[in-house]
This record gives sequence, structure tokens and C-alpha cells, in this order.
Amino acid sequence: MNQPGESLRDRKKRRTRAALERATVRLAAERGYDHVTVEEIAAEADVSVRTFFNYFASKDEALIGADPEAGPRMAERILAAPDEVTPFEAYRSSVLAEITDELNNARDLWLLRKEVLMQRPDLLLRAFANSAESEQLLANAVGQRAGLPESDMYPRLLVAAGSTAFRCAVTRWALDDNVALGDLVGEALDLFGTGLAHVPPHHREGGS
Amino acid sequence: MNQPGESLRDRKKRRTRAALERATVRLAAERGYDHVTVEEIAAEADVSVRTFFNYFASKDEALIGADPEAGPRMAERILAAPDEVTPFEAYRSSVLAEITDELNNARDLWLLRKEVLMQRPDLLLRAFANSAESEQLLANAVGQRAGLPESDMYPRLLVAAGSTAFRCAVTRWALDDNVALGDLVGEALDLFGTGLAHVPPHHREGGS
DNA sequence: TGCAAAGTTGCAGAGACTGCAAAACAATCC
DNA sequence: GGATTGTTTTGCAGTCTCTGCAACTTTGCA
Repeated sequence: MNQPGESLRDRKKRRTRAALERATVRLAAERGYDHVTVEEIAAEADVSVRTFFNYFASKDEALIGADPEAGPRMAERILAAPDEVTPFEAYRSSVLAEITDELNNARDLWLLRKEVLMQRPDLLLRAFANSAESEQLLANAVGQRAGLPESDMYPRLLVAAGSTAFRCAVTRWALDDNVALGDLVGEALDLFGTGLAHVPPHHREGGS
Repeated sequence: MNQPGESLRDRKKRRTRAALERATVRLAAERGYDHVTVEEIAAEADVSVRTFFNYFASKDEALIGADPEAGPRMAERILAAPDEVTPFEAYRSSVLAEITDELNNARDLWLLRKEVLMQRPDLLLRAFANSAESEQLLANAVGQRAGLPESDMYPRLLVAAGSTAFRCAVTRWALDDNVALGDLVGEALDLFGTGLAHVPPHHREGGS
């Protein structure tokens, strides 16, 4: 019994991780992030505290539910893009694809996260504190594509701009309901693409 | 005895803060960041552990020595810039001014920090985890200058690009000795200014 | 069924960080 | 100088996150 897709083991792991993520977000939204202990989260997910830390390196990480495979997945997408695509475009679409997927699979969780982030905007920044490794991975992919030496700042800047775009988009998104998060990320990335030297023209009020 | 500049109290506070910052960096460089406890740092600075936490919200913060007045100072500089200066330029020069000052006053500390960051690059990202408040402050200043509503992402993006530029510049700087940190930050900011859509032309090897 | 690999758990412990109330200290007023 | 007031430092008790380790349970496979 070793189906190409998933073994029992893998399925269980995914479910445990999802349960922990969900428990964290749900409880945090319900009674405030720091009035929830890891002990309670683990209990809610029917698992020991020790197991919680086997899945997430920190409580912060569980709140955002950082998928450990997201980094590698994006890196692969970047390298797999056709040759004529610029590194920027390759990176941009890999980020957007990842986010679109995520939102399609867990929109409800993001709505709860929004509740939490509206109370504690600082958590969003903190949640990225442990992503140095992914950043490095992605920067290498971008660097490779662009044919730049490791000393060049461009890949690092581009990748960091990506997290930043996401971060700012979420912050903006938490202000009201009238915009799609995916669009905001795209918009932010475009601003980084075209440059911040000049203030962009105003967007129409009321969308459409 | 209440000289315009500084009272005895203020002077003592500054010295304690500096001592804690220095002790943190020195010990971390010497024996590795997480083989140093706050208890040891406090002892080195001749002060109680509790006092350490009166000055810094976390060990991470002490390592970078985030100056609580840096945010307000930069915000003020941004607002004080002449009218014909673009928000980007106002922000850019306020960042560079701050960094230049910092490097002039504490170059030796930064050299030690470099040691630490070469071992543990992830600490740099973590060190920014608690600067949400400053970011908000600066974003407001930029937003005000640019005459943008709070919902516009531009100010947040610009400010976040600033921390990112600094972060990447430090990472790059830690690779070798041949460049000035201030220049790297400027370079990174310029890239954000002109846009990341295209890979920038290569810099000449060997400077000049 | 039985073995090996992977995952879970409890436990003990280190260490970061907080709130509180007492003590030490500096600035100010008479 | 001495009393008064506002700040800073300190100790202490306690909570919580997070880690290493060793035992135990479950799954994958022959």
C-alpha cells in the first residue's frame, strides 16, 4: 500500500498539522493570541504539546501556518519557468500561484487570521521572523536564473520584496472587506517592479 | 543643575543602555548568540536581569540595539524635508542619515555584529520582528507627505522596503570587507526606487 | 507475523519574559 | 541640609515557550 499520492502516514501528518494550525487560529481569534497557550492548542488538536513543537518551531509560526514545502515549491516553479521570462516575472508568478492556492484551500482560515491581525498587527511581522531559510532558498533560485554571483543583492532584494509585498497586502486587506488579497499582493509586487521613486497615481474609489 | 542637554539621570540611562547593548554584542560574538544568557549579559553590564528587560523588550532587540528614538527621529526628518522633495527621496535620505550617524557612533559594534551575523544570518530577520510600531509611525509620516489615504499601500511598502534594503545590505556586507555598509543601503534603496522588474546591470568588480 | 522506520509522548529542565512591590536614587522645594 | 516627590533599579515569584532525550506506539513492508 504505497499509492503514489499519499500513504496513511502522510495523510495523518497532514491532518495533524492542519488541526494544529486551525486550532491555533481559531483559539487566537476567539480569545486573543496571547491568552492562548500552546498547551490549550495541543489539547484542542488532540495531541501532546511536544507534538505541537514537532510540527511548528514556534507558536507564531503555527498562527500563520507556514508550509515548509512552500519554499521549495516556489523555488522549483521559478527554475521551471520558460527561458524568456524575466526573473522578476518568474518570481512574481510563483508567489501569486502559491497565494492563490493557499487562499483556495484555506480561505476560512485567513478570515480568522484577519480577526487576529486586526487586534495585533505586529504578529504578522513576527511570523516572518523564522523564514530566513526559505528566503535563502528562493534567493538562490532567483540568482541562478538571473545568472548573478552570490554577492549580488538583487536576488535577496527581490525575494524580500515578495514577503514584504505579502505582508503589506495582508495589512491593507485587514482594513476592509472590499478587496481580494490576491489582487493586493499582485498590486504590491507590481509597485516593486516599477519602482517606488514616484508615488503611484491614485486608484479609483469603489473598485470596478 | 538642569542643563539643557542632559541630566545626570539621562546620562546614566544612556550609559546603561549602551553597556547592555555592548555586552550583548560582545558576548554573542565571543561565544555564540545562544550560548549567552540574559543573566550573563546583565552581569557583564553590572545591572540586574530585570533592568535588562526595562531597556530591551527581548534579547534579539539588544543584539541590534534598536534605538527607540530612531523611529520618531526619522519620521520628523521626513516631515521636515522641503516641499519639492519627493516622499521617496525624503524617506531615502532620512534612512541614510540615520545609518550614517549610527555607523559613525558605533562602527566597532557593527563589526562585532557582523561576526555574529556571519554565524547566524537568521538573527537579522528576527531582530526586525518587533519594529511594527516604528514601521507604522514612518508609514504615517510618508503617507502624510504623499497625501495618501491610510488605505493606500504605498507608504507601508516604501517603509518596509527601507528595512528590507537595510537587511539585505547588511547580509551582503557580512560577506566581505570591501564595501561600505552605508553605500550598500543606498544602492539597495535605489533599486527599490527604480524598480526590480529588470535585473540591474552588473557592478564592476573591484570597485573604484 | 515480525522487523525497521517514523511518529508520538512524557518528563525534566533551561531560559526568556512579566507584574508587583520594596528599596535606592536623583531632582526639587523649603 | 532635610523633607518631598518622581524615577529607576532590583528581587522574587511565576508563567510560558521551547529543547533533548528515551520510552512507547503506529505504520510500512517482507
